[in-house]
Amino acid sequence: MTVTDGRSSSDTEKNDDPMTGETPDHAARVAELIDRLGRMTRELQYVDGLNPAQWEALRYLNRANRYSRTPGGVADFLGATKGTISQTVSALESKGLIARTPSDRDRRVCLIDLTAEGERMIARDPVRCIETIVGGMDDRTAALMVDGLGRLMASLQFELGAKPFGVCAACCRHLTPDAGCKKSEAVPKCGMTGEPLKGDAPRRICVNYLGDAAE
Amino acid sequence: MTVTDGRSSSDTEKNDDPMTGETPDHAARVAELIDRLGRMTRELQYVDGLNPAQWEALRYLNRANRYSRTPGGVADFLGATKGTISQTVSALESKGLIARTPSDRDRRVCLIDLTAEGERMIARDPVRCIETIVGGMDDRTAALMVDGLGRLMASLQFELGAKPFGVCAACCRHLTPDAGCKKSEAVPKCGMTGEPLKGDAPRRICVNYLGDAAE
DNA sequence: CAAATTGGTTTCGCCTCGATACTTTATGCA
DNA sequence: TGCATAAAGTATCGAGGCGAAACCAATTTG
Repeated sequence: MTVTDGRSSSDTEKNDDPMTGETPDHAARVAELIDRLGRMTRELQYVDGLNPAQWEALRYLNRANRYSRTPGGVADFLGATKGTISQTVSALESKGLIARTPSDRDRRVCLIDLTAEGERMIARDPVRCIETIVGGMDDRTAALMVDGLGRLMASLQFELGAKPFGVCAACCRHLTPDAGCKKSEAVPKCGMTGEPLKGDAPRRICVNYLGDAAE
Repeated sequence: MTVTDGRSSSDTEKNDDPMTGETPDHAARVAELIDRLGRMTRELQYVDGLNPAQWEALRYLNRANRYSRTPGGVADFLGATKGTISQTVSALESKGLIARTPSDRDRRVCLIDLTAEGERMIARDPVRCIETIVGGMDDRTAALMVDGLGRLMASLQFELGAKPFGVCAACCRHLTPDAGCKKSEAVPKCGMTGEPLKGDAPRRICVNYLGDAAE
């Protein structure tokens, strides 16, 4: 297999380019790689009759908790308008991958669930291939990447003024508000809705997520 | 600032989730982060009257060596059709950011150069903000990210059957073919065209790039 | 109870992008 | 040399994604 786009793995050990003696600009290369990987990932997702936006919506719907699986939730998460998402959701529904049911708590909102077909589809998620590639790397590198990319994303969406998302279990200030985060005992409750979170709910993406900063 | 999307930096030190005791799936998180970062990066690039494709083309044209700065080169690099790229290039030209000049070596091809305006534009590249964010991280993390992302990209474009690109100085088998790569003495020559590479040419992106693997 | 807000949908139009056809120049083969 | 084929680029067409704005229904607020 060809090693592409410049440096091979071993090159990262030494800190300067043998050709020029200058130290490589890691930051610039990361930016470039993110950019190109984004493009490739996008391309990767034109498959199985879905487009990237539909895949992303489906992925989100598969990972979000019940109160976050709404068109509005998808719109916030994906940073798109509601109109656009409405179309995306309609497309997914017409393909039989999701089901809309009106909420009886608030008749305006509609809850979305994946159908069995949808589950089957998500199992063939094309970005899964990234997962397997990364899975082949050593754990230390993977962990560092998660760290770096996570911070990058946090900074970016702060910069863009995007609404931060997260899983309740991570560090949500709404979660069991009196005791703070990371209580492993007792059944956790969302401090916003007061609802107990059972099953894997605290590990799902929540639209009401709040970070650990002091507002 | 809110720490978003799950784990904060310090969480990567320990290997299991305090909430569940399970070990986090780095690979899955990297895949998700790449996906979302790609989306945000894309959004980031709707600025200054250009769209993401135009920014990417401009970026490529700014970094490619002379023989690679053609519509076809851009098409290969971006993985788009020539028709599409023709429009992108026309758009960039009509905005005064690039200039097309027909090659006298082969009258079919046209060479592209950035205008002064184009240089000025590239200086305001919106993905530059990724660069500054990464620049604020410790060097070790950044280096590991370059390594991991680079390998990820190599695997991906192999998988997609995309044409690999790279800078001559990195590991091109065309470069000074008898002595192999990484000769720091003498003026390097491209083994394909036989042309001496002067100035920063060996550090520019080349369409004829070949990796270091045995075919 | 009226006014304002919020969740969603519909409609419209712009714009991107791929497919196809076409032009021009190079190259290969007899 | 001459004809066929290939390759680089361009022009045109059409599908589809997406945002903007108008709209509807339900809820909240004063």
